[in-house]
Amino acid sequence: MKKVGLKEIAEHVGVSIALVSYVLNGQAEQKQVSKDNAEKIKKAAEELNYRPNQIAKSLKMLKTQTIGLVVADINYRFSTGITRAIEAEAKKENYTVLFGSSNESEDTFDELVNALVNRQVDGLILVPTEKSQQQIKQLQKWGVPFVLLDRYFPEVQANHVALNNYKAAYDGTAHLIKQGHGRIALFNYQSTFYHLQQRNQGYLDALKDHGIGFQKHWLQEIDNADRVADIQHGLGIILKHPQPCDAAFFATDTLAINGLKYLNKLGVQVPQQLSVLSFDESDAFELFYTPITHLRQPLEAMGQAAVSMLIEQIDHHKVNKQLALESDLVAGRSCRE
Amino acid sequence: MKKVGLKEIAEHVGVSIALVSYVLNGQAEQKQVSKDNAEKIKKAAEELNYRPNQIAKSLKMLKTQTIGLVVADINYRFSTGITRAIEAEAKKENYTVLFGSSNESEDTFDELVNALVNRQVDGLILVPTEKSQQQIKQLQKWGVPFVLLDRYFPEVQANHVALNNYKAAYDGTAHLIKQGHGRIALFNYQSTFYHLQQRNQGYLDALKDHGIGFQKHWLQEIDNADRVADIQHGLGIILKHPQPCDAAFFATDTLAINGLKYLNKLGVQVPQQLSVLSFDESDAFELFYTPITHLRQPLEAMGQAAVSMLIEQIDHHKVNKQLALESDLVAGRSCRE
DNA sequence: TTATTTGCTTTAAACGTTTAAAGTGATAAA
DNA sequence: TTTATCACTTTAAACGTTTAAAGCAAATAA
Repeated sequence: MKKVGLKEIAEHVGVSIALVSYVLNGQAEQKQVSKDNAEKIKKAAEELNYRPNQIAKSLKMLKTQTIGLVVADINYRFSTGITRAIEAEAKKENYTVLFGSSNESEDTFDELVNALVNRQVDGLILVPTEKSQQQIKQLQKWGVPFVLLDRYFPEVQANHVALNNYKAAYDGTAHLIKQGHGRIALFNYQSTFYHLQQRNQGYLDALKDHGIGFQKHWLQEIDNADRVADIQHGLGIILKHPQPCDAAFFATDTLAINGLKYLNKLGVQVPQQLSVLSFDESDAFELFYTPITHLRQPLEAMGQAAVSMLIEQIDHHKVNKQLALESDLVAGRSCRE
Repeated sequence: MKKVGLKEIAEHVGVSIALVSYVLNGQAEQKQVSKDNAEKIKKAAEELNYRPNQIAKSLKMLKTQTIGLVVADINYRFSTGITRAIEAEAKKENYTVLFGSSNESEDTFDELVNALVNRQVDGLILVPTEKSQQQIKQLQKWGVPFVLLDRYFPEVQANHVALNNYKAAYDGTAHLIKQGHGRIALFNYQSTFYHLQQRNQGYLDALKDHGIGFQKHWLQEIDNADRVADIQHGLGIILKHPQPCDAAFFATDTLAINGLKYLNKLGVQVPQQLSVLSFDESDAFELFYTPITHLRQPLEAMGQAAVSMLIEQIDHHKVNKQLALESDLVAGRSCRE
């Protein structure tokens, strides 16, 4: 089955390639193609099962109708939710999504971005890894349209859409305080990510604003490489302290899941012995014997916003927008009243 | 920042485009390019920050070094695991993955496949939806290399890699029987999928081979559209029956998660009142108060096998291979001994 | 001296499209 | 009759690469 292109159709009908192109691109009457030929061409295209070669089209048009997406790790619930939202929105706008997962590796991130740029994507949606500032700046120099998603760097002025992390953490902490918790631990990754630091800040400010004196061991910073051990160690500390914490606030779903596994192993009752609040969502939160109260990120909205911001950039070039969305507090029963 | 192509480098160095192409493709000595020019060209490419235009390259080479992947639903644990494995393997082989999620819709599946073919992917890895046989046959007619993953159609002779579903279900059931369960329910989707029917068959044969008389209400067929209600209804039946079931075997993770949520709501103790065994894996299985025993699919191996089978097909064309992999039984504590 | 080889470089066509510009024959207007 | 207009069609260049083939000096052989 040799491939059929415009040429084959043209030969079959007995007209020029140009005419075929016009008709098949819906420019039939604009270019005043005779009804007769238009008809024949369409029929032939159908019969011969013509598939336009998008590669050739892209080359000529200098436009691929493709968006590159790099997520941090395809196994995160966040990534799949956002990917799905982006795919759906992109499709509406007639774009295809080329996709890659950096697995939180800076090198992989760089490779992926390069591969996508070489493939002439029209723009990129990026969940950057740590230390990827250089690559981001490079993109700006090259003039490649992109928008950062979820994570961003305050020192790099770029378009982004993210959660209002400060407010989410502040509100989450305030929620716990209002429920009567006085010793609230925060489990967060030890990282240079601004969005995670904002979560710390929101937590700390909420404590302060409510007159609660923060104690240093309440903030447990987890090394991602050793997370299982670190979380266990951290939970040990906040539980065995002379004045044990009465609530644990997890800054991500992955932290919470690991934490809950260990709490199960210890036989610690949630929320009787410890209230639990987490960022993000997870199937596991619903299946835990006590559904976990969590701060849900609006993945749909984030994905949509990222796509439309990107397309605006692709079409009209200069755009300068930073979007911070609000989280929802989804009440489970994991916080003692 | 206007873009730099071979032309710009050629002008900059003062040689022809061909020479630049040779050098940058590592054919310098094969084509006997002078060391001097080779040097200058490499330097210029570096300085000018040359990015090869893969689109142009693909057009000329009639090869895109791209694999199209269509999964059933990006939110499935299976999909992310397999996607990750495929991406990693493809990268090793110097391929990029173009990715889409059909969301179990036949129309979306067709659209995605068409879009990928139009983009001239070198081959496809497909997790087909129900009723996609026609599209599959079409691909065969077009001579597009592809391999089916996870699901396949016995009436369509095509390359595939999948689990040995019959054996997995048979072994799972036998495991429950050996632990002393005598009334085992199977929850499976009501579907035309052969791989799911194989799970039924394995279950039924295991019962028979162990001298257990199957009772009709043990097999609960769930309509995916109404799954929440159907599962609740099904669990009601097997639990309230005069001779209630002592074990529930879920044919997929999604079924199990829904089932466990409802068991939680009912206050049914696992495994004291009901043992639970499931296909697939899930974070939720570990977090449930009783870790759920499950049949783990070898996602890594499946992804790798699919990629290498596909590449073999792309390179050498005629291949005819069907691969059935074995599952692992991961013991939790959800089956009463 | 002329022919051949060697070492290096350029030319030009091709991949499958798009599209501005030019071409053509018929009919209408001058 | 000449010219203009109309209705349609074709030509040909371009997008950025790859690569077979041809080209060209200088060196070597005859």
